[in-house]
Amino acid sequence: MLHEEVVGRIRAILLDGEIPPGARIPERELCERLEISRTPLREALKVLAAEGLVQLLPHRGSRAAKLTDKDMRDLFEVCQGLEALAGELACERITDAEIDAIAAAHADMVRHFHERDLIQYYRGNRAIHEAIVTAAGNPVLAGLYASVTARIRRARYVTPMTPQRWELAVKEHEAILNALQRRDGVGLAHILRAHLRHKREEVLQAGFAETEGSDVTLRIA
Amino acid sequence: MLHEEVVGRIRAILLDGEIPPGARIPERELCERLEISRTPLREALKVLAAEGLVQLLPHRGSRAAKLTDKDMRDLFEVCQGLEALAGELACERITDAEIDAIAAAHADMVRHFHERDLIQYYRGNRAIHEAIVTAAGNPVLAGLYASVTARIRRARYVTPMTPQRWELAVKEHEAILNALQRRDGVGLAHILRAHLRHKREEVLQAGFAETEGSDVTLRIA
DNA sequence: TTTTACATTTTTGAATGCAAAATTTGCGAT
DNA sequence: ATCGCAAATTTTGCATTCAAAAATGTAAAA
Repeated sequence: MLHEEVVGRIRAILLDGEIPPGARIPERELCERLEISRTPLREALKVLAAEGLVQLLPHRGSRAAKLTDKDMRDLFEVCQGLEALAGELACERITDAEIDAIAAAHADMVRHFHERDLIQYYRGNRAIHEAIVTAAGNPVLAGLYASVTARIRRARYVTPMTPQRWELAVKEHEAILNALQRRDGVGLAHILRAHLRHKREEVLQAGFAETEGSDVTLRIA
Repeated sequence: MLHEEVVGRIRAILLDGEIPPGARIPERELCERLEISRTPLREALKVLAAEGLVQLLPHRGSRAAKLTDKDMRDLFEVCQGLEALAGELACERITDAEIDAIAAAHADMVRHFHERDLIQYYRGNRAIHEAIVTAAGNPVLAGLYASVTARIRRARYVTPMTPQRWELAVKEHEAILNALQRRDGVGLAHILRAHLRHKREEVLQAGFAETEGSDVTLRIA
């Protein structure tokens, strides 16, 4: 198994929540499961720590990273900036074919909205945002976007949505598609920012904070 | 020596250009120099590869990453977005004391400009940009900014500058300070974007491309 | 003389082993 | 019964070792 594959599989385990935020990562068990020894596993954990998905505590092993409200806010803030940038760049570079593909994905998503199929809606939603980032034609940007969205994914695509919120989100997506078709970069950037700001409010209001009580024990001498 | 320290030291070696872009990274030598064994060294190299400073070629070792013109453009593009975002956030959150500190750093930098001390000028320049990012109060943003600037640092602070360019850069920095003092986030974002766009043009015109001919040999059967 | 096949050497990637550190366990004192 | 402390166990981090892959060198054939 290749190094990148090891990283990918552990990342998937973390994103699926199979190892919940804050939980210790059992080296021995993961080794057996992935059928590798500790050396490549530990290399992968260090990489994931650099990405922010894993927390390394010297001499105390590694844990799945836990996000505070502040972390979540910061991540959304950056995500807004990245998507806004991607939107602007995409408007300069996107091809007609790419726009058509996004329009199709949008139609699909709206259908899932009407069917009230949240899972499929989220899937389509994500595909659209990723397509915009891809259309920006900037692999560096795409990489950072992937790393930031990976960290907030659970929150972004798991939060329950009220019917009003959902409707607003769909309206915003109409505007997103419209701006893309008009290749209105500045407009698209604004809409994307607002869209993500609303999403962030949802997530934070839902109280997504992953800090369920510090497990640090204070010892007073 | 702690893991993070190993990563830091190798990063420094790469940023100093001690191992030039494209050059092979001699594992054995680095081990002796850092007085560590191959295991922690290789862990660090994997982390640096995830950061984009090192290229891992399966079964062929690691090389210091080489940047193409396209890479450089992409990095600057993202850097513009990150700094613009940082500028906007900084205007919302910066304290008077922080503004005063930046004003002082600015005055220093202008002095170095009049003294035609490019090294010190660059040092002050960098301190200002970093102070703005810090003032944004978003560690996630600061982390991404650090990673992106690390990759372009050699270009950004090594490119020779014409007197006109230099003068323009100083003027832009006046505007940056001014916008900060007025806490004009949108204005600051615009100035920072233009400032970096100019810097990018400089760097690309200087032909910084780090690709001195592919060393791939094509063999036709 | 050039090219190709093969053997040797070097280097990479991963498993194992070992010492240090932390956690857990067990026992005695209050 | 509970708290405190020390021994035992586990876990971590790194060095070493080992097998496989790639690079290098050599010699024979075209």
